Amino acid sequence: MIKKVSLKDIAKKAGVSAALVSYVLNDQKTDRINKETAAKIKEIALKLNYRGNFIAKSLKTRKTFILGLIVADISNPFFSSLARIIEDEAEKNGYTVIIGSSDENTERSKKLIDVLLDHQVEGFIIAPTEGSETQIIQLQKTKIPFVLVDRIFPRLKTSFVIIDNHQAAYEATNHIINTGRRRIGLVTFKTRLHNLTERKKGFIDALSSNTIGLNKKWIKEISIHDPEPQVKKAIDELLTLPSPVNAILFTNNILSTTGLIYINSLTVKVPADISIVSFDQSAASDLFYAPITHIKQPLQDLGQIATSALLDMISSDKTVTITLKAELVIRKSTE
Amino acid sequence: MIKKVSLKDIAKKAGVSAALVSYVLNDQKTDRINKETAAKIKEIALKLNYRGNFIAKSLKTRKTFILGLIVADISNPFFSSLARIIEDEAEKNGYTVIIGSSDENTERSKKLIDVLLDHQVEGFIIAPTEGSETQIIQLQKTKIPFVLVDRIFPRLKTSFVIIDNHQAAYEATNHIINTGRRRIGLVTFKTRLHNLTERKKGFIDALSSNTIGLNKKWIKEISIHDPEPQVKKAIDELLTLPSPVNAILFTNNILSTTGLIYINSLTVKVPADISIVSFDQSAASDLFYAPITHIKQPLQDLGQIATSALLDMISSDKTVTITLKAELVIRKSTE
DNA sequence: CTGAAAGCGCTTACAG
DNA sequence: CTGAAAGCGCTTACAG
Repeated sequence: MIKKVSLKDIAKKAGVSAALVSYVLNDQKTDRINKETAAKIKEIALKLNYRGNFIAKSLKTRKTFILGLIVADISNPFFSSLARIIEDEAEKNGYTVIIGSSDENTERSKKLIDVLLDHQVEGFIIAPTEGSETQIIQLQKTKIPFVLVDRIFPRLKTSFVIIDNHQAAYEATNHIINTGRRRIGLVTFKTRLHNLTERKKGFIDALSSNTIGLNKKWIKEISIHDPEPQVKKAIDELLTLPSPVNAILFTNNILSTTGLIYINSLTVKVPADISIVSFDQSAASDLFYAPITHIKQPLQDLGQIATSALLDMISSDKTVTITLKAELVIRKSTE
Repeated sequence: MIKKVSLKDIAKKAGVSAALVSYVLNDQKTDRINKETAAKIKEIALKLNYRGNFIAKSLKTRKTFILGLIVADISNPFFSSLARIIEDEAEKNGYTVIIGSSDENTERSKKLIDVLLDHQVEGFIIAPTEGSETQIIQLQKTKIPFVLVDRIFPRLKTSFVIIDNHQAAYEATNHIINTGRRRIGLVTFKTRLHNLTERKKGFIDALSSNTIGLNKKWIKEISIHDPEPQVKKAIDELLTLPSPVNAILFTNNILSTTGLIYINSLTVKVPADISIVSFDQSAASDLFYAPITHIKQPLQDLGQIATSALLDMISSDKTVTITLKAELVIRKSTE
């Protein structure tokens, strides 16, 4: 690092103590400091282009003004948009965010938590990966505040901000059924992640509410790694059942994007032969020849509320649990 | 912050000095430290779940192991993918990345540089926004190493890693011409950003190499804010010229995604009526009924080289300027 | 083989 | 109104 100008340098130049400079530059005790001295100090600081050393300050005050954000995959637009919202909200409050992407990998997630802990973040916002439950339990022991977003571990008592995934999937499925389709495929990830298991449950419950017997072959669970070939296979299978499905619900944007690209190359027509609903909007869902009916998550709220909840937790001790509603946006693909 | 266990705590428990603990935990002077003492110290550290305080360490060593990354828009897949690559590469070298998104806003960019400077980052990777040239000049004065990516200021002598934008646009335009089209529209941003002006030049130079007189109405410059309506208008105009264009080159993924969604809603057919080439791949370019011929930037190389160049600059003083080649991926849209 | 001491750049009670 | 001093949690030359 480069030698920079310090409090002492300013103090020397102004002929006062470092303490005084510190008070002036932090606008403290303004009432009992000589106005002229203060003005002189500020002027010198400006001229010397003084920038305080956060590191030193942090060491003393135990405040780093850094938040840690761990998302499951930063190259997924859902998470990169969320990251941007969180960054903005944090910045408004004088905080900086260190973003890490766990890439749905438990070890990376652990590594990231450790690195962020090392950097003395004041709190975490985490979209946890599958299998990271014990890491979260460990994190609780450190007493450092954190809030989970998008995904939670239902057995753990933590702060969180999520959407009502069951309700969203239920409503989406209901909508499909109301348009007269009763053979509905579900393309989802094979995971125990709470958000996706809830979506699956919502789907199943909607079928049963409408007295539709569930055909197990309608449910396609894709492994999270290299999903593309599996999605294609799943769609092929759904469309070649003895009674082929006439609707498909995708449980997230990765699956729907992959799926739509494939369906686009087939001869089946949307919505004539098959109607489609997806969680999350995407370029693909907008671009598809029949714009896709989708579940729109309140991303802005998700990010803002998670951030302000975390900030609250940092200053006062509490637990915040918030469940938001998603909105079903009906378009051509389910006409 | 929570009171955590410190070197001193371990030292007390082990009946040695903090200095010794420091040596042991950093694996220094291993040859002249009693093996058993060392083992005992390590054991205690483990039992107490000791995590060193980076802040304190940084203050002393002047190494924070933090890199600052400023991208123009983190919600753009180009930049979020780049961010992820840079993060990975940094992590391999024990560095953490603080990512900031300037959102193409000069003031935000300035704010971000200041915040990251405050946090004592050891170096920067920056995709600068238009108008941030003076900020970069200021940054140079701090002597903190940085490398520009994707975009540069040609008048400034800085380290950078970019692609040969002129060449890429030239090749793409040439390819269009070689398929027999000679009325080509260019949809680009209205900006003095070097990467885009180079793409425009490459386009123009390719026309002239092929003895095609440039019609000024072929060039559509879109303002960076709220581009959607302007892109639609631009396409409408290109298609209703007295001699309508029969090809369009989009100079980035935002423009092409917006453009493709619109073209998809029109009656013109790709590539029969109009052929299309775009910079950058996207879900839209894959999903379009005629997959889009595009210029594929070497993102992985861009990110990795920028990171390792920066790391080199941190340890030794030098300037690195690298220009990579992009690849033209030919698909249906220009058949 | 090990420890005492100084110092990184700040903040903050305390004294005057 | 202002300064001396202690201390945050480390590292590292130096001494023994």
